[in-house]
Amino acid sequence: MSEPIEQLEQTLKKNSFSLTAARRTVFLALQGHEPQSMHDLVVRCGNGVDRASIYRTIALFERLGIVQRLQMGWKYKLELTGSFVHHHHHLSCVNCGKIIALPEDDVLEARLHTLAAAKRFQPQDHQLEIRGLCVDCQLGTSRLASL
Amino acid sequence: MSEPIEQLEQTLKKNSFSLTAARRTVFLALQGHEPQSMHDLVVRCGNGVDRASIYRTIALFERLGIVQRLQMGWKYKLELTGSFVHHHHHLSCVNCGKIIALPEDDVLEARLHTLAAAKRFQPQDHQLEIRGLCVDCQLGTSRLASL
DNA sequence: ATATTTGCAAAGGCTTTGCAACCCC
DNA sequence: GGGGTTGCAAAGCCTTTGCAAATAT
Repeated sequence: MSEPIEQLEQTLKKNSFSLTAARRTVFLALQGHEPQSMHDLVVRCGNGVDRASIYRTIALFERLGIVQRLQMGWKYKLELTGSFVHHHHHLSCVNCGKIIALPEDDVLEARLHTLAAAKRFQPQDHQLEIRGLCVDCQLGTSRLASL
Repeated sequence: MSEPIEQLEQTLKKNSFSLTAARRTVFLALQGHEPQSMHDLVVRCGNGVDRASIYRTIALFERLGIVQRLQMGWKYKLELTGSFVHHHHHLSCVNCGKIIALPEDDVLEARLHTLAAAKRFQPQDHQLEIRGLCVDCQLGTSRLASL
């Protein structure tokens, strides 16, 4: 069967890593949640798993293409790849920090595949961030929000 | 005239900020250089400008659309917007960390403009990162590089 | 048995902040 | 003069690392 956890184990085994309790906990903490910060994840995993192990696990998952980090303005968040609807494309206001999600766009996706293929690159995921001013911040000629 | 420095001053003035010695130094340190890390920048500015001021200046410049940060895998680099050829689009290997630049692509650029416009967003710059495995890392069925 | 993985604790790095002194308009 | 800025020093994250104990194959 293709239970997410089994897929995880397969991916790990294929690369000579084992599915340990800590890794399972991290995986479950990621599953079914919106992209979360490292801090959220540490809290969600509870006292059972050490912070260092979570960092190590995320680093490993990321390299195996199980997890991806999304840049949200200055910070980043983590989520499982290929799960639910992705919001990898967003507009980020450099003034107020607002994040606006963009809908999936086939034209865009197709182009990205073409570009990666041209370099013989095997894409796992991607993310696009357009920075600028949101409607609200375009108006004020006033001073920017506090430093 | 439109000397870069004058443009800088205009942009600052327009938002009620002044062109101070520290800001000028940071601006000049950014000018004519490849995207650099915060650390590079601190070094390049020398002892004349405090680290904290550089951070504050970059934060300000970024919000004014003078500077942008490029995500390079896990790290980021800084560069002036609109200067020389941009490498905002790249492939990033999740295993070995290699960064491969993508050439500018008109189809892509046009699409981005369309998407931003749909949200009445005023784009300043953008960046795209496609993560996956580079040719070299696709080969080995072996264990990934050291943790 | 052997190699991998974890927890703990400490070190490291990067970034932010409070505040008094200083500079610009 | 008065608000905007800076330097300094210290505090605050966030992340990484060494190592012995625990665990997986």
